[in-house]
Formats: sequence, structure tokens, C-alpha cells
Amino acid sequence: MSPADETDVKLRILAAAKSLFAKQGFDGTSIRQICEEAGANVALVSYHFGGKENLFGALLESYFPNRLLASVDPDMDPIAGVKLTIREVTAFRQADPQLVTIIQHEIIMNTPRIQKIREHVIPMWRLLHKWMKEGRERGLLRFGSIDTAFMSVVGTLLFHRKQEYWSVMLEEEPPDLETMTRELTEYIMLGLQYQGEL
Amino acid sequence: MSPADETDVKLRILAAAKSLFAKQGFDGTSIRQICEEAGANVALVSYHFGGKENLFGALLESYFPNRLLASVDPDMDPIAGVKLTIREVTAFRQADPQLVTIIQHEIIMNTPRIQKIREHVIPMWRLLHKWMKEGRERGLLRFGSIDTAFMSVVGTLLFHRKQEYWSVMLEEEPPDLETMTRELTEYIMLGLQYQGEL
DNA sequence: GTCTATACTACGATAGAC
DNA sequence: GTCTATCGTAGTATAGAC
Repeated sequence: MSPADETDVKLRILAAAKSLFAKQGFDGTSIRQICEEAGANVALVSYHFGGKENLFGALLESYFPNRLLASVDPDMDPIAGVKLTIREVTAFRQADPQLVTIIQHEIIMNTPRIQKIREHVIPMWRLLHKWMKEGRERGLLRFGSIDTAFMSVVGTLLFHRKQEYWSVMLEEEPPDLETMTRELTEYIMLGLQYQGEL
Repeated sequence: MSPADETDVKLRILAAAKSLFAKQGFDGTSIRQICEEAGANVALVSYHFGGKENLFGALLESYFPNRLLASVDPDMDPIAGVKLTIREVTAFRQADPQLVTIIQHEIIMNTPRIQKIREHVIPMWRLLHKWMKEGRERGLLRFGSIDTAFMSVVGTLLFHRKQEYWSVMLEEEPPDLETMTRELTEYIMLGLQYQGEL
């Protein structure tokens, strides 16, 4: 068995886990099911990852993009910062809706996994929070409670149409990334009473 | 055993189920746990409701408020309709955050229960959808894709701070219902480029 | 209407053969 | 590195005593 094979099995398990966790949740998905989907033996999750809980951590490490924080300047113009966040989250949401669904599920259920998720995601939200406050201080944005405004923006960004539930409500084809980003930026910046040019 | 006692046990089971489903989800909650919390015997869920799945249906019937649709005129002014929806959903969210969490969970997980949820909730969303389109046709609202705008509004309304996950981000005390409604109405109506007076 | 006892199924994890 | 077989636990549901 070459190293390539080992990697291959691990990757297949990770991919199967992501797909199934998104469809059925962590609790609703069994190791047996994951391994069947991955074409691997039931014992291999324990062997390669050390159990189901650790598999979840490995899944985050594998699939979560740390691009945004690596290169961004926290002291940049706050309006540019808010817009950048909208663009990055929208791109992420479109690139990997399954991972977004998994994260939403863990947050809503308040599972023990939220700590692992926080480590990846909270730094980005802290930046957005800071930029929104700076924008208000400089008179560029206007809103009442920072917390209500912040949660409104996050809700706009994270809630998406990929859920089967909404299929009976929607009538148009999903827009491309650029269109989606532009329309969300408009909605959010106007909602925050941005006074400048979009 | 009087009828009052029967009702009492059923109500205690329903209340325990709501609380636990919100905290741990449907799959993550066992009948044993529900009955322990309710001070009832494990067999009574089967006896009174016919199983865990039917208990969920009974929970919706008991707790979901059908107030909005009963009295509303679908042909009312679309702007008033959108504002009414914002007010009612915000009030519901604040009055019964547990039920909102349960509904969000089922939607995100795409469980077999979404059909039961749809029966209660979709009519309201259809009205909001219709009012938003009418508002645009009459030149009162402006947005690109109706679906993107609709999902943005729904995301703003449904996403809320009651999740433990966000506690590390928030700094203010939760506002009262009136303040929350006013700020959400501002954010949403401005995001939809409403041209009139708020 | 309520309870105990139990049947049946599925889960996660791992020891041990290969 | 992979597989089979199995252990211990926990789930839903129900039959039958009271």
C-alpha cells in the first residue's frame, strides 16, 4: 500500500463525511454510512482519524479556507473591509455550500463542535464587527444597535437558498457569483445606510 | 384519572419535547429524556401521541401561532404587508425562540419533518414574496433578483442572537421588541430601496 | 391511564486475523 | 493498512400486568 493509497482513502472518507453531514447532520450520520459512501471499511475512521469527533475536526482543517485572514489588513478602510467580507463570504458560500450548511447546523444546535468552528470563523466576524463600528464612528454608516445590525448582516450573508426547503418558493435560476455579490452588497450597504457610492 | 390529568401529562410532554428539541435537536433527543424531563413514563409518548414522529407534529399544532394568516388581507398595500411580516416574525421569534430554533434546525437538516413545517409556515412566506413583487411593480421597492432579495429578507428575519455561538461577539443587552422591530424594519426597507417614509 | 419488562435494532469503537 | 467479528451501550416501540 503506497502513501498515495492511504491519502486517497482518507480523502474519500472526508468527502463522504462532508456530503452526509450536510445532508443529515453529525448525529444523523453514522460511521457505517460514511464508510459505505466512501467505499471504505467501517474500522478505518477509527484508524485514520481516531473516531467520529476527530473526523469532524479533520474535515474543518481540510476544507475551511483561511484565505481571508491571511492577507487582510485589519486597519484598512472600514467600508472596503465590510465589502470585502461580503464578497469573501458569498464566494465561500457558493464554492462550498455543504460546509456552510454543516457550520450552520452546529451553531443552531449548539453542539460541542462549535468551539472548533469558532477557531476558524470568529476572527473574520470580529473584523467585520470592528469595521462596522469604525464605519459608524466615521459617519459613513448609520444604524441603532451594533449587535442587531451585525446579526442582520450575518443573517443576510449566511442564509442561502441551497436548502431543499425553499425550493417551492423560488422561481429564478441561481445568479452567478458576481451578480449575487453585487446584489447582496447593495442590500447590506443600503440597510446600513451607507452614504457613499457603491 | 380525570380528563384534566390526561391533558396535563400530554402538555408536560409537549413542553419538555420543545425545550429538548431546541437544545439538542430531534435526533439528539431521546424519548427517555423527554419523559424524564416531563416526569412521565417512557411508554406514554407512544400511548398519547403514537411515537416520536407524531409527537413532533403535535408540537407544531400546539405551539405554532396561526394568527397572521387568519386575519390578514392578501390584497392589502404591499408595503404595509412587508412591514406587517417583519413585525409578526420578530414578535414570534422573541416570544418563542425555541420553536424558531427547532424549525431552523429541521430546515437546515432537510429532515422528513419539513413537510409538516411547510404547511404551517409557507403560506406566510408566499404572502411576503407576493408583496415584495407587487412593491417592485408599483415602483415602491427596488432590487435585482426577487429570489436573492427574498432570501436576504428571510435571512435577516430568521437569524437571531439566541444561539450560544454568538455570545462571544455581542456586547449589548438584547433590545426590547419595539426597538428590535424598528431597527429591523429600517434595515430591510432601506435594503429593498423603499422610497417612501418609514 | 400508567408502569415494568423486554424485543429488536443501530450505534461507536476496537481486538485480533491477515 | 485493511478487514471481520464482537462488545457495550442506547435508541424506539410495545406487550402485558396493574
